[in-house]
Amino acid sequence: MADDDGAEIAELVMRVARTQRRRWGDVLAPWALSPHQARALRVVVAREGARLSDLAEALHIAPRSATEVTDALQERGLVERSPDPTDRRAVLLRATEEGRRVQAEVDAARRADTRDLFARLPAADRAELARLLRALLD
Amino acid sequence: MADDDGAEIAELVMRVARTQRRRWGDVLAPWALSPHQARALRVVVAREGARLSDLAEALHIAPRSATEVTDALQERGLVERSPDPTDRRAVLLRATEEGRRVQAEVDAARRADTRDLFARLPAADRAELARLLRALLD
DNA sequence: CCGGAACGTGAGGTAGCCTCAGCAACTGTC
DNA sequence: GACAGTTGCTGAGGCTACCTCACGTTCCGG
Repeated sequence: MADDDGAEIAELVMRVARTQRRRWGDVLAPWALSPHQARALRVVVAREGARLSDLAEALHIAPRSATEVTDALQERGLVERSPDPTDRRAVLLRATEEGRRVQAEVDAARRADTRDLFARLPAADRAELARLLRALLD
Repeated sequence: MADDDGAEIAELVMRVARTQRRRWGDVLAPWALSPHQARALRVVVAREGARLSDLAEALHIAPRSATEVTDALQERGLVERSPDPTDRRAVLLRATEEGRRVQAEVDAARRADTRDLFARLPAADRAELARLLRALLD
């Protein structure tokens, strides 16, 4: 390990992340949602009545891009736009009944998948891994 | 931590990966290369005389997409196309002098950056982290 | 020597981003 | 209370990194 200047760990982290991303995409397939859309739906369900600009901020995307995800979710009948009664420029987002249902299902599926992935590690190792990763992030 | 079913680790991994990706992009900025182009350049330098289809395979992209990265790198004067003397359908890729120089510089910069990032962890912790991540990947 | 496979690329498409311009509505100032 | 400046959303249009499909060229096995 004398030659280890972090390059190997860097690659391992990327590999694990890639694995997670792939699995996450697979998990979402039954609902025909992209990871992007799932994230947006999650935000809308969590913050019922959020503005479109709130969504943009939560997802770290430009307001214009929030319009796009919202269009997609609305087209699928998962969220609805409604006028903000306190500001007629603004648009409030609410999840539909279906949207809430889908979000709950997706969430459960993701949770189960994540549990499966990390079940390969004994609890002590999981705790240690979490500690090390946290240390890396300050 | 009784509620930890892996969700927290999953997020930490993604956060670290995101950090790495961001830093990698920043490192590349001085050369105005995208991560994608840098990866392609790396392959071409490593396998002098690779075919375009080899590049596609190495990057896990469609052959058509390899044409595109190659176009970009060629336009920047970093790689050259030459006809394969043994197969007139094929195109061989060679890095230019400049391409090799840029690749070496980028590689050094990335190495230094990775070292910096992981220097926050003592060597023992780095080894442990590597072990845990490897275990996760089988 | 000929039919099928392989190579690279033009044409055209998608997702997820962006900026910029514009309209409508709000707000602070005088 | 008018009005300049700001804010909220979205149309138009653009980019990157992918893709598939079709095509012309070339290669190769029988």
